[in-house]
Amino acid sequence: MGFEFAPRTLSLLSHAETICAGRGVRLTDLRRQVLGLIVQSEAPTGAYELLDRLRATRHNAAPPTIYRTLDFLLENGLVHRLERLAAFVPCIAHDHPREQAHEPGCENPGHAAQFLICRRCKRVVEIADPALADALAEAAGRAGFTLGQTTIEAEGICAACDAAGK
Amino acid sequence: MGFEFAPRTLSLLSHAETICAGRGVRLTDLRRQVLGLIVQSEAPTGAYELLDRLRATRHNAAPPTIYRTLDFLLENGLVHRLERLAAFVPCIAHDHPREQAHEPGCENPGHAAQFLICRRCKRVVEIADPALADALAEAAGRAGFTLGQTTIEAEGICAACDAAGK
DNA sequence: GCCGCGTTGTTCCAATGTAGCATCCATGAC
DNA sequence: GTCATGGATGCTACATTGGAACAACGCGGC
Repeated sequence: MGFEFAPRTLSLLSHAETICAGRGVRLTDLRRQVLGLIVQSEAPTGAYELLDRLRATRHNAAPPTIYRTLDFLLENGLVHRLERLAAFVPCIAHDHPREQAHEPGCENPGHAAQFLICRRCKRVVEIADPALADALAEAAGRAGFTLGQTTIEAEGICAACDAAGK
Repeated sequence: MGFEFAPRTLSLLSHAETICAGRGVRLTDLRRQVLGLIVQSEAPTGAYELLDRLRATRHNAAPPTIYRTLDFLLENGLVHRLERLAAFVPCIAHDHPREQAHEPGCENPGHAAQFLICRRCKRVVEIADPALADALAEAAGRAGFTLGQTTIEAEGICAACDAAGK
């Protein structure tokens, strides 16, 4: 390896290392580097922007390079994809290292998360509100629906921008 | 006009006519026809599939034709876009013709809705659960976030498929 | 060594969405 | 009726996002 990362990035990367080791999958240089790029970003980042940044050090990266790597990171719950933006953010739920119970046959390895996307500064807040997840589960249940993966995203104005910008 | 539509389609279309009249916008032949195509579909429909179907009667339709029309239908709350599928479904909330309170400056003319997407039959159930919307509003409020448009979509297995397919 | 399989490289292509400008047409003023 | 206006549509080209298929590499165990 040998890439220059900030402390917070290194912390999340070492956590990712632990996750991957526990799952028996390999966090290769490429995957670590892409995860680093995502963690370093202030705002959600598109696949092709990640590809451009990746090419600074990996000259021959192509679209499949970045998409396969993103698939890996998504499958292992290390990043999230924001559907409204077609962009990616790191999963920060590991900051609270309470592990997920992992029943077999569950095709959703990541935790359920919700996102607040500021339309002004473009930053994203990841929340993990059990009441919200429960409300969706209950509504689905009333409709006789067996729940798989869920997408909860809201666009709006974050507290900082609300205070700053009039 | 003069297109052949089923009764349910005609009902939603006439309702759309009312909505547009109330808002002072024009439900043209093109817009009515595209809305009809969406309402007739059993499952969410992509923009390019709608374009193909539209070309059966409107030979010179091009991508901007369908996207501009979809923008109109979205802005006026007549259809929804499913982010996970990049596909469109009719808005059926008008079946309960309780009108939305419409404060000025609100950039979200449509109602907040939630969607359950069956991965087996590809059909979609639109729900409008106030408890769910409230839970999201409350979680956003706790984060100091001013809420705009929201996206709540879940993938899973619908009741019919769960009963039928073992 | 060398085999096997996961990972990566490489090319091409599919699907989705938009910019910009020309043209048409319904509507209202006169 | 005529004309001006602004919204709606036609049309070309392009941008963005994502994936299929196959070759080549490389680390593991044997």
